[in-house]
Amino acid sequence: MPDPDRPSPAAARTGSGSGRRPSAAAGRYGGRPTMKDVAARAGVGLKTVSRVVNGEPGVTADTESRVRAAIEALGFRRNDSARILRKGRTASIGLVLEDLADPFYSPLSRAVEEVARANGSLLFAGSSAEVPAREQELALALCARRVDGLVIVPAGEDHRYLEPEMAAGVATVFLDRPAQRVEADTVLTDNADGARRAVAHLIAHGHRRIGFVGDRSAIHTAGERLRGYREAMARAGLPVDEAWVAMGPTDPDRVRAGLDRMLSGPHPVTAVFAGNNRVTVTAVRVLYGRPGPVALVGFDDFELADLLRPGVTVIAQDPARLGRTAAELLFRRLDGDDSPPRRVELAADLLVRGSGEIPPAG
Amino acid sequence: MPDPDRPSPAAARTGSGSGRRPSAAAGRYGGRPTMKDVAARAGVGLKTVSRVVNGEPGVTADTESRVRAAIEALGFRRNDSARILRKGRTASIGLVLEDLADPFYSPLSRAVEEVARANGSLLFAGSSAEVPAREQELALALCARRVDGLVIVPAGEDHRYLEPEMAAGVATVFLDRPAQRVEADTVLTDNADGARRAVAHLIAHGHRRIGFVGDRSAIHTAGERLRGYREAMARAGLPVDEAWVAMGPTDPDRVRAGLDRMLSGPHPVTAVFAGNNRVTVTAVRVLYGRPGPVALVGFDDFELADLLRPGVTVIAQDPARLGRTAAELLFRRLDGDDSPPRRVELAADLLVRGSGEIPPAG
DNA sequence: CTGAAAGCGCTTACAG
DNA sequence: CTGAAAGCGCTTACAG
Repeated sequence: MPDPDRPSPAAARTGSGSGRRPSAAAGRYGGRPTMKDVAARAGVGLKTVSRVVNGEPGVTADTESRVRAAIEALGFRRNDSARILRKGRTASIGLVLEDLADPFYSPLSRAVEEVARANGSLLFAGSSAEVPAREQELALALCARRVDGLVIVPAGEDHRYLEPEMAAGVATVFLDRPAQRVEADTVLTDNADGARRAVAHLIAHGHRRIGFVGDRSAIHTAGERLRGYREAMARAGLPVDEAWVAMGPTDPDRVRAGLDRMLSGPHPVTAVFAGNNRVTVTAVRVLYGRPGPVALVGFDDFELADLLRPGVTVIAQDPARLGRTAAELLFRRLDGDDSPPRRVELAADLLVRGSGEIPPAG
Repeated sequence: MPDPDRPSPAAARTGSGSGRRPSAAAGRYGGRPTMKDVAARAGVGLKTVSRVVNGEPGVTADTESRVRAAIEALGFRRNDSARILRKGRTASIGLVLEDLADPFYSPLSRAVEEVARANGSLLFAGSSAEVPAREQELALALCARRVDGLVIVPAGEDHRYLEPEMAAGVATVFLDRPAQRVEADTVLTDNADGARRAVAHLIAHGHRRIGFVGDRSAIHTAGERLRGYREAMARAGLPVDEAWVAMGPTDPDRVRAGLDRMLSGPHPVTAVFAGNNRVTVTAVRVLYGRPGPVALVGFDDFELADLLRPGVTVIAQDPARLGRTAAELLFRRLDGDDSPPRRVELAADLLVRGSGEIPPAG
């Protein structure tokens, strides 16, 4: 949790400006000059300084130039934190996601940032590391800072903790995964549909034994993609051997073990559907090193997927579009849109590149 | 610039809590309860509420439970913005970099975030898009919010605008590229050394005509890598034909044009040194599609570089380590370290994978 | 153990 | 056109 208690390194500096009480002001914000200091130096009232700083009308050219000179001489910069306290709007939003470094989430972050910028807001960003307690801690810390809104890729499965915040006016949009146990705006990809199409594509290329390596089942997107996998198999009248399904963490060792399992045994799969970008990368490492060709379709696109041999066929989400859509919805709420919570589902695109068109071995 | 002037969607809500003047409080922060409301409800003084909220000693169990009940009933959450105004430390830092979505910068962001978190700080993140005016606007907006510190990957070439902020106590660490026209802590990779080793590696493999495709010369890292390239060539007694050097924006078309130029003409290069991750990716697309093999070493590692055929030999920086180092230095400053500005240079690693060991054609 | 007063640096509402 | 007073929601310094 944020802890503003530690002393500032600038605490030793002496206060600057005229008419200040050093005992109270010394070191605070590095002893920065305030509007009061500017007013004293320019020989005007506080409100006049405020008018000049904020470009409000009703100040004579002469007065204004005296104030500007004082601002310049003192190196004054308005303290927006104080301004915010009085105005009630912080002009900042928070973004909580799984991992800022993940190639799926980083374009999404950038998109949210761009929309925030276009709307005059600053962005707090933080990673939950897929730990529900961390998501909650971050989201609530952001609310305590009174962000105007929150874009959140949930890690947890119960978001009732946000209800008081939302009721108090914090605009909240859930992204990539839906809110749970709370009504809220949600923007996500149609994961089940994407998965169905991925698996149907493999079936169309002759596969009957298809494996699925997904993220932990508790993660909504993982569950949805698993559902899509099962539905596509069922629609084609194909049975699913549970040895072909490997849900769990996306670290390479776990993924590798899951693949080994479904590729050995009496009924090895001839094709693999990889449930997200992390899984696909490991699957490429495993499958491309094997003698017998195994077909592969991945969920999520990734850089250079087209340059591998064969190129990797994927169901591509558009992370930037997801981020943009969520942030735009957020600012529409901040602009007064109080219609019922919306759920926006974006379609994913099948990108055919080679790995998904490999025919079954034998 | 942030604009907190727009009305809040919650502005229509009526104020809650007892003893508040609706005309002033209605809608502010969504009409959230304040310590004053909690105090009134619990029948205690403001300071007692503050003590309970902050876990300060000297409150009887009975008083405390009355206060806690009021907090619970009202859904009170301390307004950290107000707290910060009084305490002088915001427990937030700012990160300004080129592009949050860039695979080089996103692990760096995550690393800065982790260190901030470990030090109880929240992180503001923003992209300069390599536009100096935007870097300055962002950095100053962050200073106006009174962030405790700033980690900045500069886009501009003159950082004197930050001098008053630094003097006022904003701890500032420049990352990836040095500060210009101002003394400040800097953490970066030894770019010239990395470039020298990349080019020496190609020379050791028999190349004499080596091209360099770099970012815009105005960017410090690009200039340093160009210098390393020239030094390695000079040390080996090799001439540099200026047609082999292509500096400029890293969009694919420009990179492609630069490559075409150095690969055609009377003295085509037999090897290419790509100046950063964006350039390398395009270089791979161009070179791997050509009939005659051309050797390639890239600056910056990237995912799946080892899975391409041949694998891409690179000079790998460690973006997470860069970010961590910078953020740790920042917090050391905030903890009172006032030694002279430091310059930390991290070495880059040569990762041999195949593309850099292709012998010269012919 | 408890609380009233003053203040953080601004803006608001109002009066001249 | 200009400014003194009050207040945003907290914490500090001090007094009981």
